[in-house]
Amino acid sequence: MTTLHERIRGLLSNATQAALIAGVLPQALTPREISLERPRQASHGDMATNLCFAMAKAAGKNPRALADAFAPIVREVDTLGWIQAVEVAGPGFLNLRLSDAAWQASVTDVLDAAGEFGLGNAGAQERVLLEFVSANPTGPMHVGHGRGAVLGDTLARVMRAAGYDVTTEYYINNVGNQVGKLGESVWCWLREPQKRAAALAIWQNGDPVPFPDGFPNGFPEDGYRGAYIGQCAQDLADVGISAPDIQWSDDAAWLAADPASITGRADNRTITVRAWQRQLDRIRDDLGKLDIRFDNWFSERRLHGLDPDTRDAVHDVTKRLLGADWAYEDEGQAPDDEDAVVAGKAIFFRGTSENLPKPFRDGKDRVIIRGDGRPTYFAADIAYHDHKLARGFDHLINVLGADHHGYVSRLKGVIHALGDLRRQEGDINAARWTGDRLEVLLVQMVALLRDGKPVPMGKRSGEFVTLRDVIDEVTTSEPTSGRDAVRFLFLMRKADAQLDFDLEVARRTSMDNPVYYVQYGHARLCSILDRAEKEGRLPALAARPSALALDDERALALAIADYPEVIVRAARAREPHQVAYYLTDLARAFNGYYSRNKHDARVIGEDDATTHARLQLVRALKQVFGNGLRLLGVSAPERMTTLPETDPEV
RNA sequence: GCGCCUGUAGCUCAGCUGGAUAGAGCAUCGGACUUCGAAUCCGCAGGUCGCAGGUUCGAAUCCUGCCGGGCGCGCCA
Repeated sequence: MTTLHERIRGLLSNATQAALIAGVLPQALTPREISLERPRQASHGDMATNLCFAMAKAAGKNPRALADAFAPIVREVDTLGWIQAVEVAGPGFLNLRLSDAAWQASVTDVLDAAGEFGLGNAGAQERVLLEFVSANPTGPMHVGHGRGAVLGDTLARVMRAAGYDVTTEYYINNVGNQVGKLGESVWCWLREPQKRAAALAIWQNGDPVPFPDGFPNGFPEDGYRGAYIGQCAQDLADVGISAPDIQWSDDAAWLAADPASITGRADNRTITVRAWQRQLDRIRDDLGKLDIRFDNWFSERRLHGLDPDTRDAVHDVTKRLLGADWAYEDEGQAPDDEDAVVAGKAIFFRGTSENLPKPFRDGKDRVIIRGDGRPTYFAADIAYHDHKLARGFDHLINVLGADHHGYVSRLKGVIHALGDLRRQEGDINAARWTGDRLEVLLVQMVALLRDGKPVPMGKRSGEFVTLRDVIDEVTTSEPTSGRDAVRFLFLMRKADAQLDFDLEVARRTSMDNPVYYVQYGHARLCSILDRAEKEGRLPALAARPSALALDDERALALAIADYPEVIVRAARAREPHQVAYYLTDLARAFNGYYSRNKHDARVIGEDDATTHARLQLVRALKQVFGNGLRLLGVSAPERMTTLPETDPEV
């Protein structure tokens, strides 16, 4: 695939070589090094480059003088006649006006490449591990998880399109206190079938069950109280699992249980495993509704040696850190809880070490192994990220909720320390363990609104709005509409800005709902093509659109040529929202073109040459919308069904 | 207190990583359907880019200091 931008960059690169020989420039530039912009103002041409600014210092001339000398050379090397005019403007810009043949070629570029239009290799197949969601399997996904999920999944798609070798991964947090609490909560409900039945009946009506009266005896104060826990217990009971043990033992989450065994006597451990597995299944379902699938599901249990054929990497790496003096044993500060017995000395990671580069330094040394010997979440994360790099990835990206940002420098520090550790151990690959291999994208919160008013989301009350609820609520007559709206609207903000998600707007079928607007554009293009086909007016797929002449058409042809550039930019910046914005802009441009010309210059008209050229443009636009929407995981309908208008006055 | 994010039109936000006269959508107002989708389009109006310095040909963008908003700083995850 060759793109318009590549051709122009190539041309300018040739010109810099010619200029070098002519003594005008001190050096030549490769196409990659040439920045090419699309000026907003039409008077500034179709494309502009500021390369004379960049070269001015080395040339010892001012940019304007350089541009004056360079412009004629550009004209000279343009033997194929792509450029109609080269103009020196402002303090040294080079404004290019493209010839008709040049901008028209972008239409054929799209039709030639079809579904592959926009794919490139800017990422040079760099191996990237992209970890996202990784929500604890202790409950349903909420809206915030959904945003991270959509961002991560779309980023993977965009980066792949830009030529990165991306592997997506979900880290299953299936070890530790939270999972233990889940197991214990489910275990309690399993033990009291009558109370469970009663509670489920109340929950069915949407009412909360009072705590502790409506709950089983001995239900932990800090247990999970949502209705889904009771339902989870019921589901386990339905497949014949009971809770025979009289006592709950807190070690249930820490000890091995074979997740594969389906039958047999259920003890605390297998109940815990079953419980998180079931929650994980629901998470998988929710993600499926958004068309999100992972390459890997990485179990934390394997890092502790709890899964079959795994060893305890957590304690292993801890030992090595101790040996290299990156960790130390200490009393540290006792837990706040006065009843707690400090069993022994805890092990701390030297996150504050002077040997760490400042950006990777923590404010405090953190515990990795508790006084009682149990590892913290942080310890597992150390082993996990060591494992990630050991698998050979060049680059790691983690998508995290913004409330985890305190974690970032700590984790980078760990990777740096692991690099140092490996150097000490004589590992020839040690150089790959550096803090800057890890990149963390922080996703800000989602505020749910309904018609402009905030939807209350009290996590404490146990009645927070789940992702599933939101998808269901914004689903209209089209089965994919919920997914489409959620995905697109989550991408309408960059990750580090808070996002307002209005349930009412998401259902709306007008311009203030961007997903509808873009899909409408696509459907409209389809209907034009349908019409043309019925009338037998469709040109050959390879037909040259040489009869395109309107300014609107030039603008549209140039706009579709931007698509591959947008993908590269979005991938490099890790900002999928740029693609969403591009598509809404393109939809606006097309709808404007259509409406402005519906009387005087309709697509399907008298003249065959013009009709054919416009149909080629329509085809190309449809292709770009299709490719772009697929990249975002949003459907591109051929027609839009009408949503019955709900009458507010009734 | 320390650290991260953020501050752009009345509202919600873009702004191509330093480029030319800062742009969209809502909302207000005024226009446009006999045709391939009016679920659309066109126009008017709206700005000290939080404030003050600095860096340079050039700053909404980079550096410093204030001010306002959000979030983190656990032997939780």
